[in-house]
Amino acid sequence: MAERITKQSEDFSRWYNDIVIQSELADYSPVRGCMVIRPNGFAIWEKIRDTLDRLIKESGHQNAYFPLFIPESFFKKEAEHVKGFSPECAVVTHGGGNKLEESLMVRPTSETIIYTMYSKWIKSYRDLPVLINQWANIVRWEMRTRLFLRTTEFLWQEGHTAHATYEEAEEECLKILNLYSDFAEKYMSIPVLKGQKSEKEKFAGALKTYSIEAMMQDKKALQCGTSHNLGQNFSKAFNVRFQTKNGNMQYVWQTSWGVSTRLVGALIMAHSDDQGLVLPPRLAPTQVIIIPIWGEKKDNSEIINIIDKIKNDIKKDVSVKADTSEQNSPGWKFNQYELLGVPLRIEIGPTDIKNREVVFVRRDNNKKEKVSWDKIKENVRFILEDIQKSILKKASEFRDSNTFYFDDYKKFKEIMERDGGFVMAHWCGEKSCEDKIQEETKAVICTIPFDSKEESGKCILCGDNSSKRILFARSY
RNA sequence: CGGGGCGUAGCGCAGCUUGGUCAGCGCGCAUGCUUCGGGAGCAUGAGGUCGGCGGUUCAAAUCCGCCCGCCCCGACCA
Repeated sequence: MAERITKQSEDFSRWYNDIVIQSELADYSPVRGCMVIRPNGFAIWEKIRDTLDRLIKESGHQNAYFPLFIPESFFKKEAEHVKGFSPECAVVTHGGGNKLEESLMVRPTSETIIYTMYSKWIKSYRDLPVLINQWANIVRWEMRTRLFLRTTEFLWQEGHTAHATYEEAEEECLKILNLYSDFAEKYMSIPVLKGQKSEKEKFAGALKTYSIEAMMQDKKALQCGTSHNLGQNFSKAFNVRFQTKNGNMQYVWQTSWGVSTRLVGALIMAHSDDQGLVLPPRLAPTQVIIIPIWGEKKDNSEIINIIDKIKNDIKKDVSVKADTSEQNSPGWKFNQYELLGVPLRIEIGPTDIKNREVVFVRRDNNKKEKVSWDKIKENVRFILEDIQKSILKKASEFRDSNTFYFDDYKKFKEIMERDGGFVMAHWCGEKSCEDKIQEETKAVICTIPFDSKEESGKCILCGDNSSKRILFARSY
């Protein structure tokens, strides 16, 4: 617990791992590639999950639950899908001591099992739209894993909808993308770029994949959520049909979309520093920590009474805890709660009691401020909101100052090798250029951003015509 | 699956070259007292089949062989 965190500037990866381990968000498990999410980490995930769950329900969706196991044959029904996912599936071949007639895949995503059910449930245009979400664990046998960012098993939310028309499906898809992006900015304080994936990067089996992309403090991109317009690819493969008003049989138009425990990793890499976690107040399990400084008196009851009063006064508005344990020094506690990312610390000691005030210390900028007892409540609320906004602002400024508009491939290569960052450049749309750029710079097309202006330009590699700039970056 | 590194107390490590007071250190943990405005001090104490199996030897953490596991870099991959 008292170990030092590797400096972010020294080694970003190690810094990240140190934060996760030392703040007890997660631990390596005995199973390769799988992690244990510890109470501190799970509490953050619960805040993310509960908030998103509310937003998803408010936008008209219902939760349901489908099985963990999926018959192997289901996967083979959609050609692109099976090609994309087979290599990373865990397969159950035995059960109850016997070899199974048909192997079961542990779900790497649930399109195939859910749409098998949809084909049973959907008969008429009156059954549409179907708007279902599930919270689940899934397994992808990744070669290389990293805590929260890519683990063999992870937790996520996957929405699966079916609609009568292409337009409705497209609208749903974008609605969810906006929901994700609002969540990222308003709750996670992370600015994101919305856009569409290139053919190469899109989801296996989708017509189009949209995503939100964020910049981490090492200037690499992290995909924070995806929303797929599946078209009729799956409905044709799984025979999900409905009868229209005028009696025709038609395949439904579908979408699927998800975010995962990776968001916890995003939160860490976007805001945290060499002292530990920096959490946006809206997602911090504990928003305020009160720390007493005992002083010379033997009797601590006065100070404890005052702390209780403060706690009771603000606990309706914020989640507050006091650390009145006597075994650790104030200094130790300061460091401990900074490590855990508690946004606001309130210190109270003998001097403060004399003056009828307390000391506020912000986690995001370490600024100290004296606050009189009668002003605590309003100031807490104000400061937490201010922290929420300031870290978004800080992350936005960081991203903007590391986003470059290049027309010269040499500069592109240079920046990737030297500092990294987001490069907005023209691209002809050809996969061959995309591949070559990736090979030479390790940068991929993260997204073709919606808000990229129409402008005529030349592909940064081959010089062919292009109508807008797109986002290249090294990516997780 | 290729290249490199590592397995000794809960964690981090020293010891191995040259076999024999080498079962050790730091942190953490437990108990007690004194402390407390930025990671407290002292005292006492608990804790290890030295990754596993086999071999060499009077004697193996140390030398040899095989096996197992983990980490990093690549290949792979949302």
